[in-house]
Formats: sequence, C-alpha cells, structure tokens
Amino acid sequence: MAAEKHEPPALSPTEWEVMKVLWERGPLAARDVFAGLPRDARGKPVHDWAYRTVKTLLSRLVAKGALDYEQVGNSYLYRAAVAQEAMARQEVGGLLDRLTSHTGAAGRKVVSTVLAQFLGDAELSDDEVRQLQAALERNRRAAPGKPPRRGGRSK
Amino acid sequence: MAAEKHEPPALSPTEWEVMKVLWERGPLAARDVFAGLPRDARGKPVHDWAYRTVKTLLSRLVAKGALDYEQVGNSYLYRAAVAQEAMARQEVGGLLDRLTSHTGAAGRKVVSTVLAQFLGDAELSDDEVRQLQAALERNRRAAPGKPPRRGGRSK
DNA sequence: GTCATAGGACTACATTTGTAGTCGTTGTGT
DNA sequence: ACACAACGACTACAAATGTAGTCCTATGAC
Repeated sequence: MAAEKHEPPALSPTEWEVMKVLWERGPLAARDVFAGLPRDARGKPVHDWAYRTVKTLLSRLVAKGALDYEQVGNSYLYRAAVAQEAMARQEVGGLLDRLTSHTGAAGRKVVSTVLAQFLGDAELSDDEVRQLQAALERNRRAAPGKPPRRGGRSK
Repeated sequence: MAAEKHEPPALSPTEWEVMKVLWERGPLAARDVFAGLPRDARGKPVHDWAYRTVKTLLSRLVAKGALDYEQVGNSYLYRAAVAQEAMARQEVGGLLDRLTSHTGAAGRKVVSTVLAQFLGDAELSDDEVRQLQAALERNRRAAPGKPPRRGGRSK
C-alpha cells in the first residue's frame, strides 16, 4: 500500500525527445543533452531548439520527477528517474484507452486494423516479430472464446 | 498535387471522446451528442461535462475541420468529416514516432516489448488476433533479413 | 583575490486544451 | 403577435506546452 510507484508524470512530445537522449546515453550534463539531440543525415539538428529551451525542458522534467540530478562541479548531471519502459507503457495504454474506451466493437475493430497496418509495415527485427507473435499466441490461449471480455485492469 | 487530403487536424483527448460518439451513432445534434456520451454501469456520465463544454468542443472540431454540419431547424446536425481510421492511424503513427524516432535498437526494443505486453493482455476477438498475426506474417515476408531498414515513408 | 563565464533559477509569452459562462437570435407554442 | 426556450456565437480563464530570455552565482583561470 505504501509503494506508490505508479502513475508516472506523463511526458509531452518535446519532453520525450529529451528523455530519449538520457535513456540512450545515460546521465549527462545539460550541454551534453543538448549536443546529444538527434541530427539528420547532414548533421542538422532535427529540432531547432535553443540551448535554453533544452534547459527549460530539463528543469520541467526534474519538477515532474522524471529526472533527478547530481551536482558535479558547477553543473548538474541529469539522470532518468523513470524507466523508459514504464513511460512507454503509459503512453501506449493511454492511447489505446483514448481510441477504444467506451466504444463498441466497430471502434475496436478500427484500432485493430490500424495496428495491423503498422505491424505489417513497421521495420521490425525478426526477434521483435517473434516476440509479438508470441504475445498474440498467449492472448489466444488466455481468451478461448471470442466475445471481447472486460479486460484486466492492472489499475 | 492538388489533393491535400492528408494531415488531418490532430484531436485532443476530449475531442476524441466527442468524435467517438459521432463515429458510432452517425450525425447528431449537439443535444444528442451530449446525451450520447458514455455512462458507467450505474448510468452516471463518465465525463462530468456541462452541455456547454460539449458545445465548445463541437465548435472547435468544426473549426479544425474534423466535423461539418448541416442546419436542421434551429440547430445543427453535426457529422464527422474525417474518418475514424484516418485519425486512429495518425495517432498511432504519431505515438510510435514519438517513442522511437531517432532512437537506437534499444529504444525500439522497449516499445516492441510494451506492445507485446498489450497485445498479450488486450481483449481481442479471434478475428482481431488473426488479423494481427497475418500482419506480422506479412512483415516477416517483406523484411527477409533482420537489419531494421528505413521504413516506408508514405510522406 | 579578481574577473569573466558557464550554469542554474526565475520570468516571459503565445498557443492549445479543458471547462464553462453570457448574450443575442430564432423557432415554437398559444 | 408575443413570450420564452433552445441554439449558436463569442468571451473567459486557468493549466500545460513550446520556446526562449534575464539575471545572479558559483567556478575556474590567472
């Protein structure tokens, strides 16, 4: 009951961009986060953000509890305080909920069709395909009948 | 070149809720959209919105081009002007992009793991499971090797 | 010890979103 | 015709988000 590790703070799209840098490269100073932002093939930054902007995002992320930091010299070393997987789960769950909650079979079908399109076109490694296939297999064994049951809320 | 049917207007979560009513029940007057909002088992509205709020959302959706309307008597009959599938595709695509763009294999793996969890736990009908399995099969045949290729940009 | 500077804290401001309220108009019942 | 109820148009306002700027301080170079 005491553990309230759930409901992480919901990241905005730009905040995700910053978090991805930290999840991939580990703890970094603000300068290095800035430098680590994605660039296109020609080396041009994908996001045209001022350094200040990144600083603001880092501060907001600390305020949200998504990052914490450690002072090192005159600057902070920022480090992800939430797991990428937890955030990804939250986003995906939120989306599926938005798209399907309180919707009849038709609405759910639309979503599953769209999902199928993405799964068919995505660039997936063989391992990923196998992982997803296994998940569907598991689903099938768990839900013998077809009638869509009220799903397991992990709450 | 002339056809610019793409890039529909991105709906906020509350706007989705309104659109779902119209997609499911077809053209409705504001009153009926309001009345058609989801309710829980005990008949209590899931969203505690004032009628005005719904009116505001309908207006914004018209402004965004997601709805259009036809005057009928003294009121408007609102009708979805964008397909649910198109919007769902946009949302799913946007999410996958946010979570995986400019990310290495590690980031993509996290997402595929999360997806697998949802696919395993979701309440899917047998048909939906088959549809998704077929999509993965298709993916497999399309991408013989494993190296994640640059995906098909539909532009 | 002094001074330039990188860095963090605080401030700024337009837009979008969530949530409504006010007001004037128009159709409706009598 | 008249009064009123229902509608839609316009207005309101706080929080979140995208995008930065200002300013003070601790740090490091001499």
